[in-house]
Amino acid sequence: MSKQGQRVILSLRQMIVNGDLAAGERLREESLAERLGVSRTPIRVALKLLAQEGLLQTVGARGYAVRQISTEEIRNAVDVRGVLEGMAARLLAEVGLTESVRDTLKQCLDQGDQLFSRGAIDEGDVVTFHDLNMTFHNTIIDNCGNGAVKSAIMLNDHIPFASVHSIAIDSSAMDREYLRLTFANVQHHLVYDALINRQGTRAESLMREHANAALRYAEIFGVGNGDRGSVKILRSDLTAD
Amino acid sequence: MSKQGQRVILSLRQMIVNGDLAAGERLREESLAERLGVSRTPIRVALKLLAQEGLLQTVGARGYAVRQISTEEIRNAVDVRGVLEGMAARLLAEVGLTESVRDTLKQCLDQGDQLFSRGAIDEGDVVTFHDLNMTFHNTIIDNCGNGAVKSAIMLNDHIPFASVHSIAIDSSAMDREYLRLTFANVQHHLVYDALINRQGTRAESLMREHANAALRYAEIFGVGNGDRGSVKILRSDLTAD
DNA sequence: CTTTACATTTTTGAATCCAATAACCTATAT
DNA sequence: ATATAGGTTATTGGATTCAAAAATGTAAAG
Repeated sequence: MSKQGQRVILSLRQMIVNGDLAAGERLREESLAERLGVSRTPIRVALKLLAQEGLLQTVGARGYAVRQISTEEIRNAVDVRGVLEGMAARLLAEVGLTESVRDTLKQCLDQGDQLFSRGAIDEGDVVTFHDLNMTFHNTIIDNCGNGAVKSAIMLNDHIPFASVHSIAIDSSAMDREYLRLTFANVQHHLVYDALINRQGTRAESLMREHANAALRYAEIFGVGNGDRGSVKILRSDLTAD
Repeated sequence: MSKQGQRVILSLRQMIVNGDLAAGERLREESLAERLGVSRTPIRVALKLLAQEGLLQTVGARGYAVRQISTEEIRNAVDVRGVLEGMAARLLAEVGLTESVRDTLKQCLDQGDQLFSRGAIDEGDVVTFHDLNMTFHNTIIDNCGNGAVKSAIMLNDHIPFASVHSIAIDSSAMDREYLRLTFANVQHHLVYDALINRQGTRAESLMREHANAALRYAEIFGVGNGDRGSVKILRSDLTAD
């Protein structure tokens, strides 16, 4: 896969993710080729790969549109991620933490604690916690010793909003966001405790539940109901290499 | 995707699965195009898709070889499948069985019982049980109400031998095969019992353990150590549409 | 008004050619 | 013997063209 080929895939992914290509929108090789300033050939390759990746759906006998994903599909994918991340935590508890893994996780916890230590948060804090959250999750997944789990999580993460990479920030409900995120931070503590104590089943259950922190907890804590202007979706997935 | 395009992908998959294209073998567009009697274009598409599917690995800066898969990778994938199939069983127990799902599962059980009722089995019986096993598993997965689970299982199944679709038959150890398969059939009964009694956690645990029936149980029961001529690998996956 | 048939347009798929790049080989210098 | 440089070959990637197939539009019939 050449540089240009990869750039085309990345660009199309980005356009899908940031809404330049809207859900349900019909994609035509020729217009995309014009838009990206290349011939149809790399577009055709990219469309097939993105379709296989799950970002596109076929239209009629041939051709693609940006895949429309229902709320139910997102929830289903979040559940699958919970189960897989739970498995990763269990495996890590079983094999035990190296010094360096332990340090990384501990650092996430400490920085999370510090973030919440003043009793309130702003948008920047949400983003910071989001990064810590990603590091915490990825450290567990990357060190659990089972590459098939990581693959399965990555493939499942192609459902937008199901992954740990997405956050929504509702600036009109920061007090409730504070509550939600401090709870999630405590969950991290509990997972860590289970890990260092080699409690695989406990780690699995905790981590499985923790997958609900983004969507379900947002609902439960009444986050994300602010007007359009106060809700920001940040996406850092799918556009990475 | 045209008929020819799909045929090319299927053919290449088949050749990978049945060993015509050996693990580690370098694949060249031109020679494959000649071999399949098409131009390079559909081969190029197919290679990229099969690579994304996990069947091929990249070689150097470009080009592909048939992916070499270690025993550990297979084991890891079996574990992931166990966790995902366990999840499917739990979900099905939670939503409950329709009449028709119940009938299908019961039928598998009855036919399994009948198969083992004479106290010994032959190769044909192994194949028959294999089909029943597949139907049992697929019925649970297809009716668990979470499409993301099914997707994750299908994607994980691209690791050869990790899926429920593969069986090995060691004709030199049919008494031990009998033992292994009757045990697996009892496991089916227990899963069914958990399902109809809405016992989600039980169903999940049973189904998770059951994923080990093919590989680990074969080891434990000393199956598959016969000489080359007495071990047949049957594959019904990856060549289906 | 609906359905069917036919013609036209649009879009994708395949083939072919050319370009780019990586891999390999050989010769030379250290 | 090893490393480097240069040349050649092999292979993939992109562009273009032509073909095939699907989608769309229009007219006619019921």
